[in-house]
Amino acid sequence: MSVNFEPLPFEPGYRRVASAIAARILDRTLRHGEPLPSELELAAQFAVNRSTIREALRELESADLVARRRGTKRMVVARPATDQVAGRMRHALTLNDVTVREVWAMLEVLEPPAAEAAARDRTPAALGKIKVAVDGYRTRNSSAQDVVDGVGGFFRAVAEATGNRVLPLMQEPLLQLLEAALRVVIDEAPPARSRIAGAQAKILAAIEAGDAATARLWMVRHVRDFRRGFELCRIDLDTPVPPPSPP
Amino acid sequence: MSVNFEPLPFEPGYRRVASAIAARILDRTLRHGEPLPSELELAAQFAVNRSTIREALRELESADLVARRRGTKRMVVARPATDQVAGRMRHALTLNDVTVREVWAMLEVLEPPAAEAAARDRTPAALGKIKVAVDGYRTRNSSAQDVVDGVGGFFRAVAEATGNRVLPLMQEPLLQLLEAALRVVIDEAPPARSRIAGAQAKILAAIEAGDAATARLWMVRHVRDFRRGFELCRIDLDTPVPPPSPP
DNA sequence: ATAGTATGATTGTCCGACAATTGATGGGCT
DNA sequence: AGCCCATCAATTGTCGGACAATCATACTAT
Repeated sequence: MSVNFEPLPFEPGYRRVASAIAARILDRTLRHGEPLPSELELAAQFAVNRSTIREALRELESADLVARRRGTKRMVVARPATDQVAGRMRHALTLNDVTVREVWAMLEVLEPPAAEAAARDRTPAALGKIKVAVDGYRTRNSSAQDVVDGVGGFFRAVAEATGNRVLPLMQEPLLQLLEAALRVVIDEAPPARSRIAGAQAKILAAIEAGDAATARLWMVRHVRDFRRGFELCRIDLDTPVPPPSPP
Repeated sequence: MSVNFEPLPFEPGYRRVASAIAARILDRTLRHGEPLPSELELAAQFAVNRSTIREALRELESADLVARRRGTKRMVVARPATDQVAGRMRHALTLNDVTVREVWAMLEVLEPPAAEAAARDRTPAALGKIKVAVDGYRTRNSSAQDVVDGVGGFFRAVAEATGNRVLPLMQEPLLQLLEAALRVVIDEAPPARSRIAGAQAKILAAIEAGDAATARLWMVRHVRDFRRGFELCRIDLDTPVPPPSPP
């Protein structure tokens, strides 16, 4: 019987430094908003070169564990924001050739319960945000960009109204992909704009009335409508979601 | 009426380099598994110093767009794996003080449709993996770690059986948080082990039989059981999920 | 008090260097 | 010929130092 040894994991210095700092952030020793020591000071504390510290900082920066306030030098401890994390996940999804159908299927799972929960747990402030989103879309939906923004804004407002902070994070990458797919087809389906506005109004009314069942029902229809839109445009649902456009 | 100017965005070199390489990866110019040029060559191509290239590489590495095969030097283009992306999102969730209740609510949303879809779209291979997971848990559930692994493995196998590649990615951060919470309480609730095994068996049988309704029903009970477990242990569901334990 | 200025600290970038490790080359052996 | 091993160039990880540009602060003049 031979004893099997795992290969000793060699971790380069920049990674050990990054892990050490990340651990301090995650266990709240370094708190949100707190400024990090300067690079030279960190280099002295860890007894490594400043270059090593800088490579570690780039890693933490990419993970959104540290950030820099606009127009300032010192880095501060950051709390990863929704869109940042979603960007990572969107990369993963596009590189795995996820299809429009898969994204849509997840929306079909997430959104009806979200509407239901929003109708139950809405607050006046959250309800106001949904109203703003619905009104904004109704008054401004001429360009494709307007439609994409309006659709995303409505879903985001509903998700926020649930009070569950996990939902916006899970939803965000899906919305980013939906927006990318929507941008391509929105001008091919003229009646889509008004159907969207109608569904949003119905859902808003149900949420305002606290009618969870109706909110869910109309959200089911609303999500299904996106699929129908793609089908009407003869878009194969099994094509991969389009890669991010270079802005 | 004052004209508002956006601040001129200054992007440091390492970020521009990272963005340029990332764009090439996302538009498939650089394909999965392809080796990157050496740091010196990249420095020559971008006309910047090697230090700048290295900082950019750390950023890409942290985003899992490039990686290094173990025991090798050259970096290769990578496809972000589920657990890597999930780690980022888990950081975001813990730093936002997400509660056990919120995580559980998302599981309640995701898992029943997952079981339903698995019963519809299962393949023999995927079904086999679920069987392995269920058998593995039934035969090895003595330590808390065994239970945690078994629970996670079951959910992962079911999610994979749906054929939707988005689901495992969305589910993974939730599972990691569930596992963290479960590790704390599993030894306080002796009957939980057998209840979990029973539910897994029912769900497996329903998926094997293609009975979507029953699969969903038992998954609802299964997920609800976790909540009951926490309540029985007098765990306040509104406590934040525990931070990652330093292994 | 406000505007302008001087001063020091900090970051972004560059250059050069070196040990350790890896990939490749080529020679020797069967 | 094919295989194994020694040698060597290439590459990475890390270090030290350097400098311009920018930010923070204290100080000064109006």
